[in-house]
Amino acid sequence: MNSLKEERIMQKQDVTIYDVAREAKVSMATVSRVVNGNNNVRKETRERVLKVIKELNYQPNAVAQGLASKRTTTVGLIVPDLTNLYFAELSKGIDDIATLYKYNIILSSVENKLLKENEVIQNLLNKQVDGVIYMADRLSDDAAEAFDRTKTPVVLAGTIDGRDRFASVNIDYQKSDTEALQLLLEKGAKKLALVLGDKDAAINKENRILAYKNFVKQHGLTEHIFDSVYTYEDGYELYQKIASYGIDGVLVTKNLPTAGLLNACLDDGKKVPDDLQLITSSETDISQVVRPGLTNIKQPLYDIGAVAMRLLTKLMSDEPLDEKHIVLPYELIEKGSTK
Amino acid sequence: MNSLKEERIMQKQDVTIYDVAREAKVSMATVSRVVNGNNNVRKETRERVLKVIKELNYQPNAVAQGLASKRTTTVGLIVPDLTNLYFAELSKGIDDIATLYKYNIILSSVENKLLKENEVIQNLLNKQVDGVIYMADRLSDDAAEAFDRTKTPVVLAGTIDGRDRFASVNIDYQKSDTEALQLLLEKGAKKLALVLGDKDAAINKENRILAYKNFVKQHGLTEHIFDSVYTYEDGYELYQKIASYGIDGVLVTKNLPTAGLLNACLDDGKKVPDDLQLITSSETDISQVVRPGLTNIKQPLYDIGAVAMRLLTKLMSDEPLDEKHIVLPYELIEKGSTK
DNA sequence: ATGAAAGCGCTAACAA
DNA sequence: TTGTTAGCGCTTTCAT
Repeated sequence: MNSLKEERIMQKQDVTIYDVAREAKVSMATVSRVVNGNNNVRKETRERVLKVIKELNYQPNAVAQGLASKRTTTVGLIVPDLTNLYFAELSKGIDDIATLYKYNIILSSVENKLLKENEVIQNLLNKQVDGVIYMADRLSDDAAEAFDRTKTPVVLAGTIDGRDRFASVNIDYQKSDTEALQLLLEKGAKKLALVLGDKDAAINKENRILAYKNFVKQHGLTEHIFDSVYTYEDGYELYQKIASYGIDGVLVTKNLPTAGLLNACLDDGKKVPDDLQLITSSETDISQVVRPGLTNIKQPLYDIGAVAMRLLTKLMSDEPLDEKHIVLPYELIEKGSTK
Repeated sequence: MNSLKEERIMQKQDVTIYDVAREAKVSMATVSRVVNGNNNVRKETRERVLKVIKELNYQPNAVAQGLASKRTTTVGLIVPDLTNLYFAELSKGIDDIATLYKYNIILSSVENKLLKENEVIQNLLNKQVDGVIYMADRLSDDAAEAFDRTKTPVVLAGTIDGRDRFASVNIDYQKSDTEALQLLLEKGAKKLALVLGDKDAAINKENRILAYKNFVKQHGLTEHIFDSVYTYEDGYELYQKIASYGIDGVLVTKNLPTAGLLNACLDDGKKVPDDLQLITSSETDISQVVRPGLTNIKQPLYDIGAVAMRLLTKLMSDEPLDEKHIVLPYELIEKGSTK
């Protein structure tokens, strides 16, 4: 006896396009035209239909529209972790532009999740998203193939793909990292380390690590790369190692571990930047609130997201792309964590 | 000549339930039963269908399912700002439980937006979401009425509704704030201030401000309430006022302004907690990385989100609710910003 | 246990 | 400019 349920479901949609058509004495097609802003409607007809729509408070059923038109005006967002401000900032840019172009966003987190990334993506595809913004570390071949098979446009935001499969928006990580390392050197650091999360993430493997290796080789320095450093605690604990190696200049790819390193150093009675200089690869609230502030590679995170979404709207309407890979400018912001 | 587009659209769905039915030599109805785990299918039939599904790599079209069944297995998330870690943490809890119950999340930010909240909600309703989690400050009457009319279940997470219209998950803000103020007093603070964002947000108006006013009255203190303090800079600038009033104990509802206040105080050559004691109303990365760390009301943000989503799943399947308003426990965590 | 058939609410040829 | 009519891919009675 689930009459309550029945009733709730039944009433979900009271007034349909058919009701409007009847009241306005036109066909469903005409109502549809009015709703979709099609110009092939006489002015008076349009106004009459509009009037009825308002009177009946008609709201189109987006699911039915989606089924009939094969366009759902939704895009999937694949993000590792929303509580990471890096992704939150990107998402904000994405969201704003999506809203501007009347797209809805279906959120899909892929980290420590019950579902594997492939399942998440398949689910998104089943929901018939018109496109996908991908922000995770590395796109599996399976996933790439699924996007391809379903002809679903994809744009990578703040992340790269090993191959040249999808459009992307990024900064030039090699250049920015080299510049950061250069700054450390100029500021007197003698032993430079690179601290990152997943060493196999495309962005690290093919940019940051390369840039670092080239740099140290070029300057006759020793390599110190520490990976799998994700959290504040990871950074805090890493300090011991850093200190024992006598490292005095570090480029850290994530904000939270940088803060951990910083605080561990201070707790050790040492000084930043006197004893240890730190640069972090993005600017978020974290890099701003700690003391001293973190010298950072200021990435235009919001813009990366916004541009990526704009790119996706073009792909979704089959507009030609000026460039497939967009590289946005960054700034090196000097704060108290470097001399 | 949009043959490219045509092709992309045409191929979006290659294999349908009809193809499976034909290949498995059963009716669409049977395939549907198998897909939906309906038990009224003979074991051999089920296996045959499953085999064909796998062979053809059939993926159900969720949009068509949604139209036919009137259930989209999507829920709307209404959140002020994802770059605020408070909401990001809540969202994470929501997302995990949503995933567990096979729901997708449509994200809707409502702040500094092109769309008004009502439009956002209407849009969500048009997309036929099965339910909504609301995290913004205050639900308009229009919005409440729209939810009601469409019989869309709503759960408030980390926020309250002036009236008793919707289910909710929160902590006891009056109790927690009183306890925080009490702590400040015990630690020797003489002049207590309350710093918050939107003074008209239900949660402030009906809980925090009340608790504060009662507390100061009870202790014969003077009221110092500062509102519209949202950002780090807002907090930083507020310090001058705080200092000029000789205030030495502050409860701040947001993390970022608390950090601003803290740093402004330090920059002023004063000491925290010696000259100024601070407590913030939630624990996020921000409260952890600053030095001294922020004494805070540790809210179980992840759990609030998770429980809210669980509650919503019950509402969506018309299960009875044990309690409409769930109050989760908090902890008062003492760190360096209080003595 | 299975199938036939009628929708779900809308869009988009195609005709007129 | 407008209407007719097939679908879109699936669920869900209702029979059998």
